[in-house]
Amino acid sequence: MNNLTLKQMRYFEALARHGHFGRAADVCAISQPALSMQIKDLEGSLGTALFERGARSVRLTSFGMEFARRVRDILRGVDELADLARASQDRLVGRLRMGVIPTVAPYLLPSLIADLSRNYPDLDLHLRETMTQNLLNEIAEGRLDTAIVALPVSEPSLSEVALFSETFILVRPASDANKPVPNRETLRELRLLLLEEGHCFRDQALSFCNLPSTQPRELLDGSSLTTLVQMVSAGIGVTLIPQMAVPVETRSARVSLARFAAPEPERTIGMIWRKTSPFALQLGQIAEVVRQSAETLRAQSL
Amino acid sequence: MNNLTLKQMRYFEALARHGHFGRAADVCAISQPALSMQIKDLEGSLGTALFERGARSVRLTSFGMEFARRVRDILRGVDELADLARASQDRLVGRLRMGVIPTVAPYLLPSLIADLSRNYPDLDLHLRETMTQNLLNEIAEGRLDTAIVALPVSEPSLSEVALFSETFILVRPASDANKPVPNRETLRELRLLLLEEGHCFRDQALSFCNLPSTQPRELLDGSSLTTLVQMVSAGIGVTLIPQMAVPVETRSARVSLARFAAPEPERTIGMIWRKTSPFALQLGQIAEVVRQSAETLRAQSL
DNA sequence: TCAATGCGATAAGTTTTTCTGATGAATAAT
DNA sequence: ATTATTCATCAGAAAAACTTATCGCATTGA
Repeated sequence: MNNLTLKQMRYFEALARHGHFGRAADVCAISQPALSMQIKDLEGSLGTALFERGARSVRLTSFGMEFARRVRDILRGVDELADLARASQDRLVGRLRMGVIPTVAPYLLPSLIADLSRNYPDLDLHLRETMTQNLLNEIAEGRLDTAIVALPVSEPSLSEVALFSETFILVRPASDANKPVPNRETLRELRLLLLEEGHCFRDQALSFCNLPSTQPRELLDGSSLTTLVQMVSAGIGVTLIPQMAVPVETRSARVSLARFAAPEPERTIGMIWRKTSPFALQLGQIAEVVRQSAETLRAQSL
Repeated sequence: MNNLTLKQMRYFEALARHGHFGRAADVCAISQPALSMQIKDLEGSLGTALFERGARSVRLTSFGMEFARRVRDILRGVDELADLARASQDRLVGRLRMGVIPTVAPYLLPSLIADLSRNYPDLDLHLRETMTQNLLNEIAEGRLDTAIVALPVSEPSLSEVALFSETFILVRPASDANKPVPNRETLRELRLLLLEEGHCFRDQALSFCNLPSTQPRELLDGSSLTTLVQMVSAGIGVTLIPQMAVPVETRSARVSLARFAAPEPERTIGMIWRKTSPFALQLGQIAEVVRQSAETLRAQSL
């Protein structure tokens, strides 16, 4: 009766995710009939249907949904077992899947990758750049081991350590160079260009000006800091960028930079991971490497 | 790389539990070489030893310990999957493993079993009578689905519902019938007979007298309420028994009964189960049956 | 000291499970 | 009507897992 197998669960999970036997079979690197049979066996030994086979669609039954939720938990636990074994080998080797938010990645990664491969030559580093919410989901699902995001995250299931803090720098058209630096109130009168919805840096900037992040804005949103700075240099408005982005983003743009009067706006960048991660110890070491990498970067840019 | 199987985990768990290949193989209903091979494969694919094979002993390595902890979680999750499938069949059928504390079981079970089989004819009811602490462990390990114990239990991972409350009745030798009923202070002067260590009813009685449960007592302990009542009828001392036990225990014993003055001592009996149990819904219904069963029992004994 | 015993590993052969490739049946798109 | 797409089925092949028999090693008891 109770011969569920992990193989069946993996196949099931793939099918649930893709809703397509052929596609799922490819992902599992088996033939489509093999997957069909395993799913059938699985449903047979459960005594219930997991999928509703429409003519051109495969959808989970309501029971299948709950089943999928639990299966994912189990598979995550199993994958962590394998990781745990590797981690117990005292040295971190093998795959490390790290996510980084877009307003950090372009500036930190070049030197970070170099530093990590120097310190962990056997590390197979997988990187992914996306916004905080996606990173959190992927960490929870066990599809990432760790991520570099703006703190605080305040997820009780995650460990977080601070890496460094950086101030926000005001970017204005070159012609504004001699105008007085606005404060958080007068900044609101200017045409402030921001990243599009979902970027934490957008919310931080808005919160510095005491503006609600939900309020509809008629202002132009950019999809990257590079775009924003280009827009500023074209005289369209002003923007904020994090300190770390300054060297890269203002290298070729004709803009003027200014720091705010104290208290300057700033954000703290940190690293997070699942508390239950078997890498917990090693991730602490990794964090130290990241911290030094960022430190070196900052020293160079001064 | 990642072809751990549930079979290997089940075998591993059995071996970890028994520390003996032959014994574990028996439990798994396979031959000893089959188990040896699977364990070897498992260790091979993890790249680490799980067991330390001594000359006449098989012990977990420290890594094996952590591994075992996680494997048990996973296996519990998998077993719950199968349960979930059954539970989704809207009606509760199949095995239900229920534990009951010894100071409730003998009085409640006869009618409860009858009522349950009437309401759930397809239910395969497994019962186990032991003390609260054991019940809690076995529930946590997934070896029991539910238990009937004295509340509160206050385990955040468990759901608890109250079933009924019952007062404690004073049992004295027949010759004491006309003496005044003692209160919680004067009760301490008497020779109070109690159940042995570990019974929650013992602690409740002691707490009623404001006595610490750890304090060494020179009094005689009994292993069942029946024994205690027999001792009372022999004139050795006095004791307390829960209301529900009165009809059965005093049927053939020459003792006198008395209720305490208000506030009477009492306990609340309830049912508990893992919040994550796939039966959660059905267990609620079961609890209702138990409640009615106890209600009927009480009505009859008046 | 020397067999006897208990226990886990190994080996060879068999059974069971799982997979592939070919094909069928049903439905939707052209 | 025809073709394309997609999941199910079938037969044979490949892989995995199991069983029985046996080995080697260490401890035990005479």
